[in-house]
Amino acid sequence: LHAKRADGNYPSTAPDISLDIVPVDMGKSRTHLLTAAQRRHLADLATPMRVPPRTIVYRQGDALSWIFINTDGLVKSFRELRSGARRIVAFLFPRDVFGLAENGRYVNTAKTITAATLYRIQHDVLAAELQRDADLEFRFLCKVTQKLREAQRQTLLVGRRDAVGRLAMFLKMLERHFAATGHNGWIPVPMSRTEIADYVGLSLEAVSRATRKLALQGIIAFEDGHTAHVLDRARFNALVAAM
Amino acid sequence: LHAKRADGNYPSTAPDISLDIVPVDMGKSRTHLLTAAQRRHLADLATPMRVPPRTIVYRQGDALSWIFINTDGLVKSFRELRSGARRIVAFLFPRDVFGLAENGRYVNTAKTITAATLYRIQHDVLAAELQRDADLEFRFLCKVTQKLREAQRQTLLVGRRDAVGRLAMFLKMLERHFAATGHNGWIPVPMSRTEIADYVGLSLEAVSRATRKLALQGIIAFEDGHTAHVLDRARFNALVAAM
DNA sequence: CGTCCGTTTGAGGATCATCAATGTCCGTGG
DNA sequence: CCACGGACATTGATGATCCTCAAACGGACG
Repeated sequence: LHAKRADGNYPSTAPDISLDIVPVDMGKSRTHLLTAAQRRHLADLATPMRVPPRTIVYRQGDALSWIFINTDGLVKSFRELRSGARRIVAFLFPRDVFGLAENGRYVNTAKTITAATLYRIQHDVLAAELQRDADLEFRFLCKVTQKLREAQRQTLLVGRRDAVGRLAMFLKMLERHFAATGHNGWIPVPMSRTEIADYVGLSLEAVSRATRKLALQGIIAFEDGHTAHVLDRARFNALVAAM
Repeated sequence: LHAKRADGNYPSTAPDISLDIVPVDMGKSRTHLLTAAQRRHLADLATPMRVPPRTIVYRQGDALSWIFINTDGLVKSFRELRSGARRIVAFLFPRDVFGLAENGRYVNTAKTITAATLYRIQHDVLAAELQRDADLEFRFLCKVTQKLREAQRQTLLVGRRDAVGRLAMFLKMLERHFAATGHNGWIPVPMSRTEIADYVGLSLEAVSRATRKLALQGIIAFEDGHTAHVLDRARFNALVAAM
C-alpha cells in the first residue's frame, strides 16, 4: 500500500453503515444515501483500515491501485512543489471518496491529519461494480460532481487578494462540512495553521495575522486554536461574499 | 432556454458523431469514446443548437433544466462577483459537458465566446438514461473526474504569486487541450486578454505585462494576439513547473 | 474619419511574502 | 518535579509583486 499503515487493529464489528456516500444532487432530489444492500455490497469489496495521524496513504506518482473512502477522521490531499512548499488541494472529511489518478498514477499525496478509518477498494474492482450497479454509480457521479463544485469554490477562494476574506471563506467551508453534525455557531478547525495556509494559498504568518484581525474586529472568537465561534454572523457572511 | 439563441439554422445533417465524450481514465484504459449506438441514442435525446458569439446560455441562479454538450466552439463558465469583477471558472472546449448545478440551480453563468454548436439534454432525461446505461454513465463519471483534475490544476495556477508563471501554466493548459488537434509548437489562444485575466486571477494589465515579458525573454512569440509559439520549450516547461 | 472596444504602457500605493526573533505548548529525560 | 528541546505559532520590519488609476494606442466598423 505504498506506505506504512496501521496493521491489525480493525474494529471487529463490521460497520457497513459507515460507507455512505454523501448527499448531493445532479438536480433531481433522490434518496441520497446508499441502500442497505449497496452498503453491504461495498463493505464486502472494501477493506477497512485504521490509520494513525500523519500517515501517508499514497504518494503522488504512485501507481493507482486503490480507491479510498473516509468514514472517520481527517485526511489531506496535497501536492509538493519544487520550492518545497505544499499546496493542499482538498481536505477529505468522513464520507469523502479519494484516490484521484491520471494515467494510472495518483495525482496528489494523501496523508492523514487525525487518526482515520479508511475503506479501500481495488480501483478495477470498484469500476466493475459501478458498471454492474448503475444506481451505485450514480451516487459516485454525484459525489464527484460535489467535489468539482468544491474545487471551483476553492479556486475562487485562492483567487481572492485579501487574507481575511480568504480565511473567512475557509471557515465558511468548514462550517458547511460540519453543518450536518449540528454544531451551531461554533466551527471545529481540526487542522493546523500551517495546513490552513497551505490550503488557502497564504503564508503561515498571513494566516496568523488574518485570524488575529477577525478576532480583534469581534467577528470570530478562537479558542485553543481548534475551535472558532462566529460572533457577528452578518459581518462574517459579508466577508465571505464580498469579492 | 433562459437566453436568446440562434433559432432555426441547425445543420440539417444529423451529426450524431459529434457527441463524443472525451478520453479520460479512472485507471483502467478502455475504449474512451462512445459507441456508435450510444452516440445515436444521445443524439435522439439531445437537441442541437447553433449559438452566436457572446450569447448567454444560462445564468447562475437559474433553475436547472438542461445539461449541455459542446461539440464546436468555445464557451466560458464564470461567476459575477459583488465587485463587478468576473472570475472564469472554466473554459468549455468541444467535447466538454457543462451545466453544473447545486440545489437545482446553475452555479455559474455560461456564455459563448465564439460561435458554438451545443447539444442540450433535459437533466432528468439524462439522469434516467445514465441509470439505464451504466456504460454511458461511466463515461460521464470519467468526464467529471477529468474536470475535477482540471479544477485542481486551476487552483494551483491561481495560487501562484508570479504573473508570468500563471500565464505559462495557462498556455500549457491550452496546449494540452489542443494537443489532440495536432497543432505542434504553436498554441491557439481563442479568448481575449480580459478573459485570460479573469481566468488566471490577474488584472488585465498584469496579463499584458506578463505576455510582454514572455516575448521579450524569447520564450514565446505571440502573433495577432490569438496564437502563441513556443520558442524555448525548455524554459517554458521550467516556468510551468517552477513553483 | 471618428467612435468604441480591447489592449498597452506608465506611476503610485496597498498587500502579502520573506526573514528574523520571540513565544507557546508538549513530550522527554535528567 | 523541573529543565530542556522541538514543532508550531505569533509578532515585527523590510522588500517584492501586483492592483489601481490614468492616459495613450490600435484595429474594427459604421
